[in-house]
Amino acid sequence: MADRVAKAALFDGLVSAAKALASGRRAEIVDVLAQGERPVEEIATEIGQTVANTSQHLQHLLRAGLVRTRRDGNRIYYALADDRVAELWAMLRSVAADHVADIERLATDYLGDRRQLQTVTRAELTRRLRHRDVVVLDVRPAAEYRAGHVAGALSAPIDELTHKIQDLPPDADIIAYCRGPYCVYADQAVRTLTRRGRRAARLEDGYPEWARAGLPVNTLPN
Amino acid sequence: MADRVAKAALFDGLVSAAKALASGRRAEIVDVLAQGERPVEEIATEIGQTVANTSQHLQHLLRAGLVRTRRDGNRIYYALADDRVAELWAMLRSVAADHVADIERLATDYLGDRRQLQTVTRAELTRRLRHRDVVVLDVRPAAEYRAGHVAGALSAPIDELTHKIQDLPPDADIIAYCRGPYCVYADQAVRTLTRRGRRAARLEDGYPEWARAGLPVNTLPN
DNA sequence: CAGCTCGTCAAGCAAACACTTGAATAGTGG
DNA sequence: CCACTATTCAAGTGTTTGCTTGACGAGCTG
Repeated sequence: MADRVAKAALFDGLVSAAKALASGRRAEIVDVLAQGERPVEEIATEIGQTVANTSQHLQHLLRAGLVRTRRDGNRIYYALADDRVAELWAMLRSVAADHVADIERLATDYLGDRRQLQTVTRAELTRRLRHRDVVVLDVRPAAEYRAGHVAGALSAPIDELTHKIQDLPPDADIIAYCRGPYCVYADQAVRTLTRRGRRAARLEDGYPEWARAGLPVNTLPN
Repeated sequence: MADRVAKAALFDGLVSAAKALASGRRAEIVDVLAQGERPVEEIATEIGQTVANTSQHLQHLLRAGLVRTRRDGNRIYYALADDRVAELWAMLRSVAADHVADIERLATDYLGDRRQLQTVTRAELTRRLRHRDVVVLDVRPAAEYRAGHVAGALSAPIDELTHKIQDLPPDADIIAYCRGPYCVYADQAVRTLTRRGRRAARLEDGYPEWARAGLPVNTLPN
């Protein structure tokens, strides 16, 4: 049983990714970084924490190898170490959705009642993009759109959405998407659009899933 | 920013599977349960903890929905809730192997130097089973063999292995497997067998991965 | 039903964790 | 080189976690 110690150490090591993701705040960070790299301060405001605290969470993710850093001037950009981290996060979410009874309640508390909102799968969106009979809106912040978006989507950050509505062809079907299945922006966009008499639906997951599925994407410089 | 609270709660919920797996001990439990259901006391001895402590870990996994229970007489059998839990555990391991620098060292500390040991992939083993030019040994405890094993494998629990060696055709290639990529038994078996002049290799992962890949398996009653 | 086995529960303790605050450091720009 | 910005570090605090011990409860067996 001298092995016990070594076995325990090995298994403690094998779960270090789980330890790193075993905090809602760090999961929020991963969810944001799945959209593209970000400097610390922006991540901090995104997750509603102090910069110092966010920095510590980032260090934790870094030690677990889930993120990497790049320095530019005096800001430090954090990014996911690779796609498998985003995949792990997606898997975690879906296991929780299947097995944890009150995820649904928590989701409704945060997102509101989603049952009225039309959703569209990736396959469906692909098909409709091919037929060009749909307008796709990326309602994430502009920086995330620039870092990568569904090929053919227009940028309409959620807080500029109302100004952009009039530019859209009045009879078009609109599909909005954002960061992932639990991101509020697309829900808000669909509600706003339907309130204004548009036909709108949301993509059932977000940009990272689209990109990871190998579907067509575009990026812009800067 | 009233949303902050609801968002935090949602994300805390979404990571509950990660929280449940964020303990080496609970990961050991999941690794054992991936072989089939087990009563509490056996799990406790398997992971080298007291029954009370093990019971608490199991409750934790239960609350996260990762395991389910079944009562038989006065023992309670725990099992993984479904295959996706085993998949999540496999993904966690492989992310750690990729990103955590000292997994390799920890593995060597526990398993010894593996570099001498021949390994075989699932595809390779499938091929060789088809050609019937190989003997496959399941070196896990007999109960796990009964709960499910690679079709065509013989049961040779590691501590009975030495007695069983003589029954094996002297010139056969032998392939041993056990619980997964970080399980000691197959390594030990290969070392023992080669020390006795047999040609032996280990399957690079274990039974659960074989079964999840949809490859042929057998079970025995009891 | 007495005594046994198996599992859970409750209380207690030390270690780890999440967050705060305030100070330190690296790099930029006048 | 001084002031400024972005990030990290260090110390402090309250909370959570992992483990232990001992008591309790459920269900079998004689």
